[in-house]
Amino acid sequence: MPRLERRKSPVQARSAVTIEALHAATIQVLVRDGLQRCTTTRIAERAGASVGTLYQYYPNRDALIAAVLERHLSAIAAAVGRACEDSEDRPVSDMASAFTRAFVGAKLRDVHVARALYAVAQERGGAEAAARMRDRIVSAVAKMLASATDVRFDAPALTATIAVGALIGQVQTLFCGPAPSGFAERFEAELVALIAGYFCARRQDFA
Amino acid sequence: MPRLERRKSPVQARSAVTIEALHAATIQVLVRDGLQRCTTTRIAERAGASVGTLYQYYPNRDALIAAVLERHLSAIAAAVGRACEDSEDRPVSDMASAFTRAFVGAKLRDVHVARALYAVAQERGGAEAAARMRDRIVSAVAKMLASATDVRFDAPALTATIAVGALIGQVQTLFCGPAPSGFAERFEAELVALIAGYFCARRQDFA
Amino acid sequence: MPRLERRKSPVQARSAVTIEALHAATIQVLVRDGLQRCTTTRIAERAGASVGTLYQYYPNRDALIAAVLERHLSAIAAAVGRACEDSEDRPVSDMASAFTRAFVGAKLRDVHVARALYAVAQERGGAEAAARMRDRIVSAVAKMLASATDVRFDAPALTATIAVGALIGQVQTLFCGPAPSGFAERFEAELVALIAGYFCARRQDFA
Amino acid sequence: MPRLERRKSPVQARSAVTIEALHAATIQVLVRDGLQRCTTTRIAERAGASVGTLYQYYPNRDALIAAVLERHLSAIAAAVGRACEDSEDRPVSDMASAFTRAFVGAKLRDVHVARALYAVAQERGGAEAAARMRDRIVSAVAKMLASATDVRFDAPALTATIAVGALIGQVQTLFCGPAPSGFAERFEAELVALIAGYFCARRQDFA
DNA sequence: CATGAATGAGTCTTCATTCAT
DNA sequence: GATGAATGAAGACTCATTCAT
Repeated sequence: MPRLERRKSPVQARSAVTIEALHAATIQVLVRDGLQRCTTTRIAERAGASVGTLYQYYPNRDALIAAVLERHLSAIAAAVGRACEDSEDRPVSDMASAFTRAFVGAKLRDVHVARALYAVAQERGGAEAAARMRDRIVSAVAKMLASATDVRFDAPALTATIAVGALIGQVQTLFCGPAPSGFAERFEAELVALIAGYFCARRQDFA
Repeated sequence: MPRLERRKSPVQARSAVTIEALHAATIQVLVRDGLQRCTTTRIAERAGASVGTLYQYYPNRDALIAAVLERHLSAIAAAVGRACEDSEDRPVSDMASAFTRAFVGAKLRDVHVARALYAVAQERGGAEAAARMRDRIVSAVAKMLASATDVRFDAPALTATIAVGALIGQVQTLFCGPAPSGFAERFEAELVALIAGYFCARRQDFA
Repeated sequence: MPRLERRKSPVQARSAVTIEALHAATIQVLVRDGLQRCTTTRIAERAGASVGTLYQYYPNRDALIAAVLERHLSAIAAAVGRACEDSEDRPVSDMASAFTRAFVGAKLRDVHVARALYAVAQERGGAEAAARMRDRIVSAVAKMLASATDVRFDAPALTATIAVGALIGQVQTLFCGPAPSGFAERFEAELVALIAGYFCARRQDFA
Repeated sequence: MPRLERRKSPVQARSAVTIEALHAATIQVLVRDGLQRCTTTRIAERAGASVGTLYQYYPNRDALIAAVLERHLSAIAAAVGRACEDSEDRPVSDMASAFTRAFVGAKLRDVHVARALYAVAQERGGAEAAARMRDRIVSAVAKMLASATDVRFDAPALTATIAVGALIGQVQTLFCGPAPSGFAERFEAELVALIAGYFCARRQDFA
């Protein structure tokens, strides 16, 4: 079972540049050619480096791809997490709106990247990263829900899990071909309605 | 660009048996070894046939895998479609419940298969099949919604799309590690609430 | 820790031919280029086959080379073993002569092969094979010694081990450059004297 | 065909220290990882230097390894040579004993090093070094034999060659797995008997 | 029709060697 | 002098696909 950690930390300045180039190249190749055709040779070539250089920093191909996925998911989790914190101690309708907009904004900023990383999330190392990020987001949402001023949730964790799942599914919708006309415009509003509706349905009104 | 159609039709009974064995073997290997290690040799071996035989029926590996995915998705679309038809001309709450239960029942009947086919849906040929099935389901749901007795929808197609997406996202939730305690039991009920809540939120009451 | 066994047994006739060709090619490349440069590509090329074919029968390069070594050593062990059996229940001088001549005859039949396989015997899988063959020969010699009609040995196994070692060392002598003039002619006679002298020195005369 | 000489001489004290560290590191890596995995990077790392520094002193990897082998063999040849000189003009039994004990003492002082260098002696540059050292030892033994006070040898060089070969073979015995019980204790005594017996058998008594 | 041996392009990965800093 | 990042040729191994039997 091969490890996935980075091989060495950059001592000289040019190392950082190289690593950055490798990340960018990986995403580009992933977007252009798909996971199967995302080979070390292509990545290196695209990054303007040699395969040898790639292996100076990552023990194997999977480790590099996992790192890229990790970073992508991490950014999303961070953005959503921040939005949730900012919305604690507010009414649920605000929460639904803030959470949904943060998720959509972060995830759909670059749909092509999300799409390319989609398949990765099921490969070795990817599933773990994906699960970890889900958990981070679910926790943040649950914590936010528990702090709602107007409503009380019976099972915030469960409600958060379902809500996150409902949004994640929309990502797939987006890159599974062309959407019905007028879709893009009303998309975010619809999702807010979806989440808000669900939150309200799960509330246990204060006595 | 290689074709994906089947090579010859199973005119003889023997052929049908072989094709069936190949399909079953493909799923088993996919579940056991993952997409990357799902090789023609392994599939043939598992099916009790030879590689040569495999190539008698499918022009290449991708065609076989695409066929398996197609059939899986088709079964789900059919089940959901049936449920939608059966629920036409009923109140929305019935619709939400029937649709949700049909989807969950069909998709989660064998989670391990769903999981194995997850990555496939992003590979060559897979995305198209997935999109096609989505459309079938979305259409069925939209048609159902348009026939609601108590409510009228402004944009049934959009509403259906969002609803389907919301359910699809839950699949990922399921195989992304262990769910919170009590999750499985309340899962279906929660989803019904999610969908019903959304449908209600989108309704335009009759004057 | 990779396995070393053969991958599949030949079902069709041509397989046997291929395997034979691979063995022969391996020895040739080993002799010509040395262990380090004995690559799968070169072996396959020399055998008139493709790398793929090589891997149909051997799980990895080491397994193939080990198989070749094994066969070589096995032939020698068999020849020496036969000579030892034929010399049981005879006087020691006969034993020394028969054993020595059998060993030299078998090992030096093809010095270049022996030389090529020399380094192999220290690599992964090689050491075990070499040790196993040593043991077979030592056992045969010990059994022979124990049956001597004119002498009795205190520790036949120990004596056999030393004697075998003494002969093995001569192999290295042979391919470590040119021998002194007149060496080749008197070589075998000298070795018989070496072994005979040692056997006599270790005898415990009957009372 | 690359050269094997050293690149610069250690004029400064610092250089001598570095070279010493490189030698020690090479042996350690050789023992720990084997010839194949004995890479310049590992050697340098183990020596606490950088690859660049390694190449300041040796033109290439083979040159370094050859130097280490050379030194190892040289030490053995020197020890045996000294013992032979000290035993000139003595009876053969003394010679057999002194020669054997010197060889065994020198070679088996560190069996693991001997074992690690075993494979090296067959690689490029190694065979020559090994042959050279053999010759040095054979010459010393032959000279010693020629000076025996009680016996006269017909062909001292031939006799010496065989004797040296007989001892060298024992080395392989030692690291080819576990020896029979009681082996280690009686080992040296047996070898003395082997050599002494041979010397006596080759003597031509004075008239 | 079925078989499975053969193929070889294409992957990942290593490592001796160089050279800018 | 020392360093270590970069290089890229070369090696092991896989697997979709073909075709003689």
